[in-house]
Amino acid sequence: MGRKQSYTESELLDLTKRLVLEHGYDGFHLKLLSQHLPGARSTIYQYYANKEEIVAACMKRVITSVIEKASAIDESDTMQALQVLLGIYVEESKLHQLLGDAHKINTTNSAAASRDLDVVEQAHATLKVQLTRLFQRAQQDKNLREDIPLPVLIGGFFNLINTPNMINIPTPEWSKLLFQMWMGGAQQ
Amino acid sequence: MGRKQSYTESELLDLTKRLVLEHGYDGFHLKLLSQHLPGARSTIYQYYANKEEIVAACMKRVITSVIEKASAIDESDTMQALQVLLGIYVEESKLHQLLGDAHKINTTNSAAASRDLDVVEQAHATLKVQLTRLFQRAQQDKNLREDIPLPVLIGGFFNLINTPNMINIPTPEWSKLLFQMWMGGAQQ
DNA sequence: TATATATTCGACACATGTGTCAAATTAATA
DNA sequence: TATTAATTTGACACATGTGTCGAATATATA
Repeated sequence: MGRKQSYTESELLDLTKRLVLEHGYDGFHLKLLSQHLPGARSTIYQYYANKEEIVAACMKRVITSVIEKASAIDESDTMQALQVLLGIYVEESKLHQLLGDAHKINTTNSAAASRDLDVVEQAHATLKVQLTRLFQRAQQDKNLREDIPLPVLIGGFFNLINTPNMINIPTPEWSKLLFQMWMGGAQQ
Repeated sequence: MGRKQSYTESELLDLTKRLVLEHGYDGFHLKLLSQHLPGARSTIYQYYANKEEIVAACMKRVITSVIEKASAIDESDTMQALQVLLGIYVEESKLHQLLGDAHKINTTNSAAASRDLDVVEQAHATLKVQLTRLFQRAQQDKNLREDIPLPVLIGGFFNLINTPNMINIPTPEWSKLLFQMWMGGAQQ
């Protein structure tokens, strides 16, 4: 019994992601959120206590889905695994930008937000461990040039995800192109 | 005669740049700005009429300085010119992020902001022309691989500027490393 | 149809940011 | 030192966002 909810928590978090990416953490607020949802602003407080909790929950949700995909990768072929991993990152290319605002969230007034951000940090570390493991293997297998420091190669790899897809090809082929460029270089 | 100004327009714009990068365009406001300046918030209105004009003037100032450096490049050696250009972009690596907020500025209430943003757009186009010219030459000179579309190579080059300098080496050497990686690739 | 209850709604008190203006302050010069 | 003018200041009216709460609404079930 009782009344039907006019939107789900999932819809709320999806919308939050879009709006935080569009306006930045500081530019995001609950009135803005409510203007893109059916119903009154005060209804949002049925789902979360404040902006901090909403954004923290949103970040946790996004990074958790990436962790799930990344941990399912077959790592038996190192370079193949790196290419697949890049594909996952490119698919969620806004992840980095979104998480960049995590430090702005004031957690002093919300235990829930604090807990969610701990999960985010944990997940971030897990992804870093995987990336480091793959790169160390690639180096041991003599797959990487040695005249450029490993952190630079890793930074360059990771930064690929931000490359705007100007020629607008589907994500899988796009990530393959980026990987090729990163591996072989631009020079003929 | 009269009283001395307590800060210069330059100081105001430098601070604006820092704060817009830190908080995003939406998170930036005049009270925040005044809290990082000596004196009262209302003093700011002696310099500019509102937030829109301040940020537009700030963007114009930054991109103008980049244009000056970029137009002084000796383009006789194409690949050398590209490396120097990358150095300039890396030096002002926040430029891209800063200008990304340009479309958010509401120019309907300020002719001054509108004029400044026109200059920004013009400068942006000028930089793009130079980059395209250099890349077309590099391609004609058979300096670039042909199995990857030119826009992808350009996008990859331009995206290098966002690579975080984790090993914290001085900018000139850093940009050289990035250029090497972009040219030769990560693979041995 | 009547009842129980989950959900929504809108108004209220509060907090923060904006733009203006007359009065106060400061510094050069007569 | 007195005058003049550029600059600063703080208060005011207004605008926008926040979190809460009692009343109103909708829906499953008896």
